[in-house]
Amino acid sequence: MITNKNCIIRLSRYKNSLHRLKTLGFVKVFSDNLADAVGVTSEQVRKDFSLFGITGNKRGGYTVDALTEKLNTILGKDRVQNVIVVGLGNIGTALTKYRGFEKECIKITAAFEADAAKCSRKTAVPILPVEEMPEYIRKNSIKIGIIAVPDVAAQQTADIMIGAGIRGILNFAPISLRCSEDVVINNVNLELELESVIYFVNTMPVTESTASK
Amino acid sequence: MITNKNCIIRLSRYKNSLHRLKTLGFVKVFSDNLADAVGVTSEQVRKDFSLFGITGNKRGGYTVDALTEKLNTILGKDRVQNVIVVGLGNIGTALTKYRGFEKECIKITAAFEADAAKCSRKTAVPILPVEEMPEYIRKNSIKIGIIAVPDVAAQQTADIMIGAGIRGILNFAPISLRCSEDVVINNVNLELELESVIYFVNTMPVTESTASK
DNA sequence: CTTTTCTTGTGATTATTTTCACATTAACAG
DNA sequence: CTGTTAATGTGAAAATAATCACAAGAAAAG
Repeated sequence: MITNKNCIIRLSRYKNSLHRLKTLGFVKVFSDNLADAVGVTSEQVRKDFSLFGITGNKRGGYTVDALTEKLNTILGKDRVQNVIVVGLGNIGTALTKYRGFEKECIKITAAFEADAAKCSRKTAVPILPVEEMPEYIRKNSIKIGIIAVPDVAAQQTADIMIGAGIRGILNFAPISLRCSEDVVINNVNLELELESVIYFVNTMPVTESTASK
Repeated sequence: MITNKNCIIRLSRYKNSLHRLKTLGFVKVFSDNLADAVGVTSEQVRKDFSLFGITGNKRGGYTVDALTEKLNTILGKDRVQNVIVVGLGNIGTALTKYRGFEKECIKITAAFEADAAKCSRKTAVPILPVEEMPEYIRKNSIKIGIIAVPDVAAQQTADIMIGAGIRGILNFAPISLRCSEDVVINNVNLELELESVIYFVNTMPVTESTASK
């Protein structure tokens, strides 16, 4: 089984690049094209494909449509993936309104919030009281959830989600969640991402091309 | 020079955990404590520290305050880091309002937007016309920028930023930016993060503990 | 003061990921 | 039909990262 997260992320990038190449009129692509678009080497592209049994034609490369379909199948984009969001602070709200998920077959079907004043069943994505979450997850067989609650509430939220049947979590709270091995947790920590940029900027030598003029 | 991004991210996590441990009353910590808090092994913690010349006491562990200070220095948190945001869609707006950066010594000093109707100098973080960005970057010696513009505008935005003196970019646009080696780019792609969760959830075997009851 | 205990720090080892190198083969040219 | 070219696909090698194993030394106990 493939356990390399980077590899999966690269597959997603290939798929996105393919979409762009198609709009540019490409019918066939070479591993070189995808490598350039994603910023890796062409060997890496082919190795990744080989891991998933994706093959092309010697000298002919890959057919854009066929490749797109294969990647979509691998990434589960051949059917809509229903996802819930918990916590409607700045980030939770932005995610709920975000249009970028639609075209990726990701549908946010409901948001949950502890503050009753923010709840409403009339918004495009219904905002429900957090107490209703377990029932909602069970009734709708939701498997994926996004945690955007304050850090003190994150572990408890995760426990409730997992107890109700959630199998994968995208966690925006800046703590590491504890759970059993069979639940996938992917942490997105915006402070950390920025801190890492800051570190490298402060550390990197100033070269000729970046020296202020 | 350390080039391992994961290692830097772990340092940030140690620092965050330390903060929590301190509020719990810890004065000294062992590598075990930090390892538990962050979800890595204690050897990893010590290896990471050793890379940065951080030492503790045999049998005595590390002093919380001294360790915090060392980590803060390494991560550039001993002074405020000024950052700008470009693009005020859902994500850019959320970031501009987000309170989580303050306590990390990260200050968003201005936001830039192409739509003049959204601009205002009276908001907590001024929202300025994007044309003013290069001058602002130069005048204020801004080194770090966040890109939250639509993907078609992202490369151009990056070029302008870098031309004006930006050295590190946190990029939320779902494309890979091209730039010279001496600019740090960190991509955050929410669709990709979710897709990776979806992949692993769809792929992982259902074990006893996750089987629906 | 001596022994025991506990934790650090790191060289050696193992595992993982990426890159290299090239055999293979489809397409095309002559 | 034959030779040349340009791509794939993949074992082997190299690079990178994580884990193991243990010597060393400080603290505590006796």
